[in-house]
Amino acid sequence: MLTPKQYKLLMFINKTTKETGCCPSFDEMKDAVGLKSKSGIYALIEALVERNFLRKLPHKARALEVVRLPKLKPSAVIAEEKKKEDALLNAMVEIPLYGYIAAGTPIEAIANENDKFSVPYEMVRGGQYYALKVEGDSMEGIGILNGDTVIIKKADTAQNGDIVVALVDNCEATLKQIKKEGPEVLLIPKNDSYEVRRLPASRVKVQGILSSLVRSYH
Amino acid sequence: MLTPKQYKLLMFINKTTKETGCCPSFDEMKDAVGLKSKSGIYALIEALVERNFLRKLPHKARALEVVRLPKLKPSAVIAEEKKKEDALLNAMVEIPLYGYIAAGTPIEAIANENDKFSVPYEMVRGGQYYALKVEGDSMEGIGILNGDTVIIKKADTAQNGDIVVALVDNCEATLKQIKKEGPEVLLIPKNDSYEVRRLPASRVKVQGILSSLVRSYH
DNA sequence: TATTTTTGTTCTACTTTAGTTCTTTTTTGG
DNA sequence: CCAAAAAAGAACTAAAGTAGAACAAAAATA
Repeated sequence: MLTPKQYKLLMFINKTTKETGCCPSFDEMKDAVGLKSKSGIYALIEALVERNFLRKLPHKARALEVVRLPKLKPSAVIAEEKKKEDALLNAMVEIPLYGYIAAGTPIEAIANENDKFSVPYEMVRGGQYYALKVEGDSMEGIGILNGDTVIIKKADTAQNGDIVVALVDNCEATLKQIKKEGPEVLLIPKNDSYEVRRLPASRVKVQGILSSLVRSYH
Repeated sequence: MLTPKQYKLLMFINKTTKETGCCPSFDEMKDAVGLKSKSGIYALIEALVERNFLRKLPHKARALEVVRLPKLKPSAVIAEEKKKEDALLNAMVEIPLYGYIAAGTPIEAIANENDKFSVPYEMVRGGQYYALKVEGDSMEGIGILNGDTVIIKKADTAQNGDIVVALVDNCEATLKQIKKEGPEVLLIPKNDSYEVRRLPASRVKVQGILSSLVRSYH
């Protein structure tokens, strides 16, 4: 029957003519099929014409017509589609993106947004996670920059030295390193321009522990 | 099938004959399609007749007949399919993880590994990408730490100020900010303990541009 | 019917887009 | 490792698109 490339091309031609009413050009086809040169498209089309899946007017632009479609998919195409589906089901996980973390609002107050952030499944295995955009430079010293997205594992306790989302007085959420000292808690920024805050433990609530970080350039 | 102009004209002819009961003149068509001369319309009509979408009585005014129209998918179906595609856009894709970038080996020498790294599709749309583990602290100043994974877009040229994977003398690959100064290239680390390297452009090959960064905190 | 107006046809010239052909390079499978 | 197939790339040729003008045939109308 057809080779995977032939199949892919035929389906593409069929799809675009049915959707737009006009036939794609060789250049458009080469992009769709993933080739870098039109000459490959030419060969594929010759093959499809020979096998009577296409009809063409030679030397005319965009003058192809689909005669028939194959009843069988090449197994390589089936495999590829299955792989994509698996990727869809397994690898992708969406976690809520709660907005910016800075001074001000506690996380849960803005938890009703439905922004989502997609992360690899491995990054959020075993636990509940959410994402936050970092605002400000108070953690610059350990490579957490303004605009980064941090992925936080929900937790209400943390170990000394963990980077946590800490809610102070039920109204202000920040990302800081935490350290317990007896009845008090230290919230330690990682930037010399900021002061360590020392608070009674009762005023600080841990809302999660930093699990990973994603940054986009440009 | 048809070229975009042919399609547009055919649809116009079909629409106006259905609405007004008579066929538009060449002048009306040229205005509708956006041409300044009737001769183009003539050519388009000849093509449509050849492809058996129109029938005409030669030398008669307004004597065209639409034989058939390209059969399109209902737009509802197209919308449905687009939705499915969007779902795939949210899927994860795997890109090759080429190992550590530091001093020593060029990237391509270790490209035969089959480690993979999963990232959201949005992060790697339009281009070829690969992932590298960062080794060393030479870029600490802009928040790129030892052990981070960087996602690199393949490219062989870069703009001043881009963070790039640079291959020096075909044997040593590093992640640095790049700056061109006439015949020379500066490779700028972001850590005061490291020196800027100034090299003739011929010794430096760009292998990719930093696109995003992922960090895991155990 | 004669005349005017509308409309279609033809031609030339030029630019852009698209298809074809061929050679070289890369990839693949035995 | 080699041969065959696939792909890339460049060069080339043809068609499509654009415009303008001139003209011929048909339609309108006086």
